[in-house]
Formats: sequence, C-alpha cells, structure tokens
Amino acid sequence: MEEILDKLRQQEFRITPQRIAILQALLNTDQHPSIEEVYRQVKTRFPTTSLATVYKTVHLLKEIGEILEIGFPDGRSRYDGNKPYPHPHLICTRCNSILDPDVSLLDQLTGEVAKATGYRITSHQVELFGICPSCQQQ
Amino acid sequence: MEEILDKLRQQEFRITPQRIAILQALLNTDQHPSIEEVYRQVKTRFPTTSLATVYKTVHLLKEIGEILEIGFPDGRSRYDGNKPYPHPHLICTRCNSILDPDVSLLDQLTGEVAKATGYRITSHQVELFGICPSCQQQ
DNA sequence: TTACTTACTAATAATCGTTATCCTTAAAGG
DNA sequence: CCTTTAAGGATAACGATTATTAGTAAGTAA
Repeated sequence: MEEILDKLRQQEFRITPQRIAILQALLNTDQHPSIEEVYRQVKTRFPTTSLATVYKTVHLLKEIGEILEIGFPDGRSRYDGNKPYPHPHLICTRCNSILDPDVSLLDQLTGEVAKATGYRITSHQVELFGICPSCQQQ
Repeated sequence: MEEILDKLRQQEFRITPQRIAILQALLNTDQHPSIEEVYRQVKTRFPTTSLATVYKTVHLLKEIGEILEIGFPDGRSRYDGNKPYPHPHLICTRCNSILDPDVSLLDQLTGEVAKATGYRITSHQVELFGICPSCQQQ
C-alpha cells in the first residue's frame, strides 16, 4: 500500500482520500471486484464519490502497473490489486467466484508455443471455467 | 455448411439469404472476424442488411454451438466458425493477427488444476499475446 | 400456385458500461 | 496562508449491443 502511494508521489500524482479508499477496496480483499463493487465500497465512507472518479483512478492504477484488469465474459472487467501481473484464473460459472490456482505447467506451455511459432510471447490471459466443489454439491 | 443449415432446419429456424451470407462470411476465412467485419462483407451482396440482423444471427449460431465467440481485450468480440470449440489463440499485439497454435500441454494443465482444486472444469479461454515473427523483423 | 401462418428483416430507439467535458475543489510546495 | 494545477463531482457523450415495431418473406399445406 505505502509502496504504491510512493510510486504515485514519485510520478507527481496526488494522494487524495478517494484514491486511498479505492486502493484499500482493491487491496483489502482476495476477491476480484468490479468497478461497481469498488464504487459501492468507497461510497460507504465517501458518499459523494463519483463513479467517474473510480473509473479514472482504477485506470491510473492499471497504467502504473499496480493492478491487473481481468476481461470477463460478460463484458465488465474485474480487477486484482494483490497480484498485478498476468496469472490464471479459475471461475465458477454458477457462483461467479474466482480462484487463483497454481499452474506449474504454464511456463512450459508458453515455451512450447513460442518455440513452435516463433512468436515472442509477452503476456497471456488464461481463464478456466467450471463448477466449484461447493456448487457441485448442490 | 450444409450440416449447419440442417441443424437450423431441425430446430425450426428459417434459412434466409442473410443467414447464409453471414455463415459464409464466418466459414470462408481463417481469420477471426468481428461483427463489424461480417457486416461489411454481407453488405457487399445484400446492401440493405441491418447490423441488428448480423448480431442476432451470430448470437443464434453461437447458441446452437456452431461458432465460437472470442473475448478480445479491446471489448469487441470476434468469432470463429471453423473451430467452434474452445481452443487457445496466439495474438500479435502489433498487427492483431490471430493464430491457432497446437498446444499439447493444455489438457495436462486443466487436469492439474482440476485435481488440485476439486473444480469440474467445463471450458476455458486461453489467449497468448506477443509479437509475430513478421512484426519482429520490422 | 395460392394462401396462410409466423418467424425474420430493416430501421431505429433504448440500454449499458465506459469515457469525455467542464466547472469546482483541494493537494502540494513555497 | 497563498498559488498553482491536478483531481473530484456531475453529467453529457460515446460505442457496442439489445429491444421494439411494423412490414416482409420462408415454410407448409391446400
């Protein structure tokens, strides 16, 4: 948290209560909140906060590489402030919960593709969909 | 092509010139066209075609499982009528070309995750981003 | 062929998530 | 404090998609 604030200061961005609140909403959860969810959370402490501010701040945090944007099938993006680098997600299509599984084979997989195609692979988006154990029981 | 038309007939959907043209636009290419690209192509033969018709038909074809929707980072979806099942894509971030690489490790990867988490994995979306050999030279 | 039923098309309005605009407010540095 | 200027709030605008509606044509049976 403090590191991110320093990074903002270094690049001459201002530290505002709204930005701190948005950052907290993104950092103090292991969920992957949407813009709307961040907005609702921030509004509990700053009721006059504008949705536009949330959009602008989240975009800024993404620009400086401190949060990761996750493209969701339903169109609206979700965000991860705790692991701001590309990593696989496991999404339950019933309850919409998101898990960050360990995937040891991923590096081998990208290596395999790079070798076969000659591409220089710079990033990835790996989303696995399924039913979580809890939803399977119901 | 004829199989897909039969499938439509069986489910009591009607075969119209517009639907045939949209299907052709999706099948007669190894690219992964967007709605807009399908629309432009269809309009060359049926100039009065409505964009809404393209949306509805593409959605219908997706519903019956005959084309695959690819969620793109920029928001707009692209479609694949030749491999209508989930498969990895390799996307050049410079020229936006899309390749369908062979990824032998994918089944192992999903198996690894299923075993570790208890999820029943039903689908996936694996997009690798990089620079293609041709763009690397420039 | 003809007529009938009803799904489909075209045109356009409406919606949704996101971005831009513009004026006001307040963070940062002297 | 005081000044400068980035940031916030409210809302209009935007682009992609979806819904609406009235007219048209695909399928089917006489």
